[in-house]
Formats: sequence, structure tokens, C-alpha cells
Amino acid sequence: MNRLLRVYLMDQVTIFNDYVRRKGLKNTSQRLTILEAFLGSKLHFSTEDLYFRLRKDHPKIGYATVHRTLKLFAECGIARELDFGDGQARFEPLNADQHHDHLVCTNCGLIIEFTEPQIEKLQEQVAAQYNFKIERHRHELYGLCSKCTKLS
Amino acid sequence: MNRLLRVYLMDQVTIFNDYVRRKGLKNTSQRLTILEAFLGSKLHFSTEDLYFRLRKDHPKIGYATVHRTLKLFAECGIARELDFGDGQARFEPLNADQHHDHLVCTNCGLIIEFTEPQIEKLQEQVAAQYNFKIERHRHELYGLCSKCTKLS
DNA sequence: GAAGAAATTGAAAATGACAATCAGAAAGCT
DNA sequence: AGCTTTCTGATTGTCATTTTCAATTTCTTC
Ligand SMILES: [Mn+2]
Ligand SMILES: [Mn+2]
Ligand SMILES: [Zn+2]
Ligand SMILES: [Zn+2]
Repeated sequence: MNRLLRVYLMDQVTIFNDYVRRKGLKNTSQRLTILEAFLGSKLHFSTEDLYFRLRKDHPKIGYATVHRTLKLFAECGIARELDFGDGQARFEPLNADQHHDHLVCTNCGLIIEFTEPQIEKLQEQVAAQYNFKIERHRHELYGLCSKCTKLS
Repeated sequence: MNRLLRVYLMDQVTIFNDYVRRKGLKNTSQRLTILEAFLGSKLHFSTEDLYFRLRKDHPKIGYATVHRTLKLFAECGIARELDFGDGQARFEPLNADQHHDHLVCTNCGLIIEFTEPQIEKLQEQVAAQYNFKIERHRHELYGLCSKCTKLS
């Protein structure tokens, strides 16, 4: 089994553990706790969201640790950091599933995920025109969701 | 000549003056100075960029005024505020030309503008699927430009 | 399982972009 | 000119994020 295939089959806990080992980091109870909460979390949460959720059962875990650990998750590839322009970073678990982008309702905050392979392909073609090598991209549509359109 | 057509033919100075009149704002020498610098500016500059550029000839103009005036330009539609995720808002003059999005080199900071009507159309279709009404969007491709790809 | 080196934690303080404040200045209407 | 409203610019406030640092924990090595 080649390395790439193995990576795709690894779950997020394994990816994180491997990263920790590879970088000479340490396994701490806090990191494990935050990892569990992270994986069981609803999508698109802020550091503050997760911090307050953790406080109930783990009041000793500090805000800075939650923040640093989420950054670590993003670094090792099990989290994606999002910015919907509201001045607060958001995170979502990343798995091997298909990439998606977001519709963001500017009225109620609803976030809809969408996948459009044709757009992905076209943006690759655009980049190719400029000999540009895409590392990541951000594609967000802001406006009113179905419910908020009716209300206004 | 209908109103819409006239708007498209108006230049940015006229749009701004109309906006000032309509909102009961005042014409000040600072706003005129900043407007001229803004229109003659290279694209995708930060508030700080413009502030320091203005300082040479207009050392009396304060940072807050530059900031407020750029926001005003965005409000009245002659500027677009951009966020390339580096923690600093950027601005570019907006005219009636075609909408564009950006390629951003994460190594040297080069910004390339691109236009892809098919992507615009596809994202409209995506929104329609969810009965979502798009007000604005953000589509940015981050990675290495041609030059930086060769160097690495 | 003790010892030592290295990383981590959490409370607090620092940072930095942006926004708000406010007294004096300027604009612009009558 | 007089008067009302807006504007300016130095300063201060705000707030998410990042850094600091002493105490603690992890983990390798004996
Ligand atoms: Mn998502
Ligand atoms: Mn541009
Ligand atoms: Zn909504
Ligand atoms: Zn470059």
C-alpha cells in the first residue's frame, strides 16, 4: 500500500498522532480532549465556541490552549480554518471527502456547503493560464438564504 | 437617457460627489485629496499604504481620515474592499468594467486579476439550487506565481 | 521508576487593525 | 456674517489573536 493511499485511509486521530510524533511534539490530555470535542463538533465553529463548550466538562483547559490546538489541527491537515469576514476565525473538521465551498447568509448566519466540480476545474484552467500553482482557494457566496429572502 | 445608463457613464468623481450631496455630507479638501490619490493609486493597497503615500505631500491628513474616507468610497460604490487573509483590508478602485477575482501569490504577494464568466454563471446556478440570493462573493486562488514556482 | 531535557499549559499581558470619541475646525445654508 | 451640521485628527477604546513565562507535564534514558 503506497503512502498516499494510506494517508487517505487514516482517520483524523491517526493523522494527528503521526504529526505529533513526526514533529517531536507531545501527547497531552488537553490535546486529546480538544481533539475529541473537535471531531464531535458541529461545523464552522469559532475558537470561542469550542472553548465554552469544553468548559462544562473541562473547566481547567485555557483559551490559549484551545486556540493553539486548533491551529495545530489546521497545520496537520485535519482542520480547515475559515474566514467569513465577521472578524472571527472558524474551523471545520477536514476529512478525505470531497472538497466543498460555502454559501453564507448575511442575515441569519446560515452556512450551506456546496460542491461544484466544474468550478474547480475552471479555476484550475484559469491558474494554468498564468502558470500559477494553486495551493488553496476560497470561494464564498454571501447573500440571503431561502428563509431570509422570504422574510424581507 | 435613463438613470441606470447615466450611472454607468458617470466617472468615479461624479459618483462620489452625487453620493456626498445625496447624503448631506460635506466636500472637504481632505476628501478631495484622498480621492485623487485613490484614483491614481496602484491596485490592492491597504489603508496604511495610502496613508504613507499621502504623507509626503499632505502630512496633515490623519490616518483616521484616510480610513474613514476609504470606507466612504466603498459605501458609495467607487471602491471595493478586499481581504486576502493577511489581517489587513485592501482597497481597489471600482469602475463599470467587468467584475474580476484574484490570484494571490503567497510567496511574493503578486496579485493577478482574472475574469471567468463561466464560473460566475455556475455559482449563480449553485445559489439558485438553494434559493439563495447572492449579494456578493469572494473567490480567491492562493498559491505560487510563475516566478515563485521557478525559484522554489 | 527516578532524573533530566524538552515541550506544554494557562493566566496574564502584548499586539495590531480597526472603530469610536471629542473638542476644535471647516463647510455650507440663509 | 451668523448659525447649524459635519468633519478632522489625535487619542483612546475594542476585540480577536498571539506572545510571554513560570510552573507543570511528557517522554527518553538510565
Ligand atoms: Mn464547510
Ligand atoms: Mn483587483
Ligand atoms: Zn438566512
Ligand atoms: Zn510570487
